[in-house]
Amino acid sequence: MCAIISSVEKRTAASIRARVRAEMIDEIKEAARRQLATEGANLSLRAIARELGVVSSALYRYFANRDQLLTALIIDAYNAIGAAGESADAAVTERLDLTGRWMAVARGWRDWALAHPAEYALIHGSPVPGYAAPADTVAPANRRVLVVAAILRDGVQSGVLTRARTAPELPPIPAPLNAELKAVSAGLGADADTGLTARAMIAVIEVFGALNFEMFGQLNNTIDERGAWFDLQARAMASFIGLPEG
Amino acid sequence: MCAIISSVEKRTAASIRARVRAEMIDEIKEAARRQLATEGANLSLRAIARELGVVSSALYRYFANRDQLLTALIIDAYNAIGAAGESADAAVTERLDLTGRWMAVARGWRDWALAHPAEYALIHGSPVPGYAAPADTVAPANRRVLVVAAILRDGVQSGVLTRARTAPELPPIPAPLNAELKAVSAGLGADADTGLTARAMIAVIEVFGALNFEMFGQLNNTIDERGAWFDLQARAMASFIGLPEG
DNA sequence: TGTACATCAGTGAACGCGCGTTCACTGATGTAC
DNA sequence: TGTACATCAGTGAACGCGCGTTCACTGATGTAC
Repeated sequence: MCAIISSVEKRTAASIRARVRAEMIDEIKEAARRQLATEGANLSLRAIARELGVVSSALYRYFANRDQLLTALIIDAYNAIGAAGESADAAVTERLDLTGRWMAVARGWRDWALAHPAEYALIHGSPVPGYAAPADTVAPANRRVLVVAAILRDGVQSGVLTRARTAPELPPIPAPLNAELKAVSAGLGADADTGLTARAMIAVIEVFGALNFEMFGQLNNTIDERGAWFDLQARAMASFIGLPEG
Repeated sequence: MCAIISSVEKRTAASIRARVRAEMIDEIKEAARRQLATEGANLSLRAIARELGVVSSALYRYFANRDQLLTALIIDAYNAIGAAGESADAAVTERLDLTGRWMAVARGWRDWALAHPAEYALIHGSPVPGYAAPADTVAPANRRVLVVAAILRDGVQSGVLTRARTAPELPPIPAPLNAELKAVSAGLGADADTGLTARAMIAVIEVFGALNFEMFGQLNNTIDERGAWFDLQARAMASFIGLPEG
């Protein structure tokens, strides 16, 4: 905190070293991501080292072990798909066009998934055996959902999304579940009643279910019009949530 | 067809051999399933053989290679979850209680998934790298969806599920997608218009999305009331489809 | 019923390969005075 | 500016282990006559 930098030379030397180090970390992760695509989540450190033209033990300068590299990839993937949703949302100029924003987010997620299938599988597919996700993955994972919470909040606070408008009634919600939904809404800052929260969560789950079906091959020989099918689903979910049309 | 059996002795001898063989195949698959749970889809034939107290090359009497064993497990899993849905449906005596049947099917799937998490992951998780599912998996995979198609058919043909009743309007469906949905409905014998077909598919996708979230750990630290949450989702989807209340 | 032959399950050795991780080390680069 | 020391990246050998698949084989069981 104090004595951050004592001279320009020191700062330059130190930061060069840091930059080179960061670049090496990126190269390792990129090689690992390339491997994910062909080999799945069973990363081989030796193969990564080989690809980088380096001896396998050299990687231990950058990651304590295989699991730590895997964790880094998972965090990156959550952040990347989260950022894809966020920037798609941000590109919608009419901020009160809630359906438009929701559609943008959903398509942003899908575009990212199509562009990065292996990383998508890493975070939405089967858990890696013997790997327990550490706590650092929680915040990045939440980014996917925070964008949706922001849409709800903007809708509620502007009055565009009124209780009356949120037409489709849900079945009665038992008290303990209701309390949990309330906590979710509060935690995300959605400012939504539990019915709206539940409907939005269902919509998000449907959209990721749709992506799983598409990415994991369950649509093969059934639906080829994948973009149209995805749009139809996302749009149906917008009205299921109760978002007003744009 | 002709000369099936020429004497009682022959039949007994041959069928004993066949039965012993079938039992061995079952034991191999069971050991493999146990391994799935701890190691994921990266089956080790040597470990399976070890567990059975047999030399690893002995397994090649029963499966041509590792992929063929994996295929057998996948087919079994599809059949098992399909059967779980079918028998849950069959247990509902009031056949025109469409919502009751839908809920039974959804819960039947979930119960099976909770009891067989590794097999669930095998069919709904990330594709196994380097493994291409052969055509024999298609029919078993369809069993999951055929039950739902039967519910729709029973509803439409009995008049319980009328077009007017299927309230929630979907966004307009582009023609090419509409044609594909028609083909899906026809292929499954659902006897449903494309709107109903699309809503039912969306509901199924939501339910499997919900199962993926639950099975793959995305509900951790968020929702503990998992049974209630699943029921709420499935019930919401029943009314999304337009099924009349029981 | 008895004999000759065919089928089949399982063995054990081998081929050729992979892996994560540790450890003592070299040599370059950066830091402090 | 120059020297002594510390930091750090990367090496190369080793440990101890794993794997799928092939192949020639033994021996038991079943079949045909």
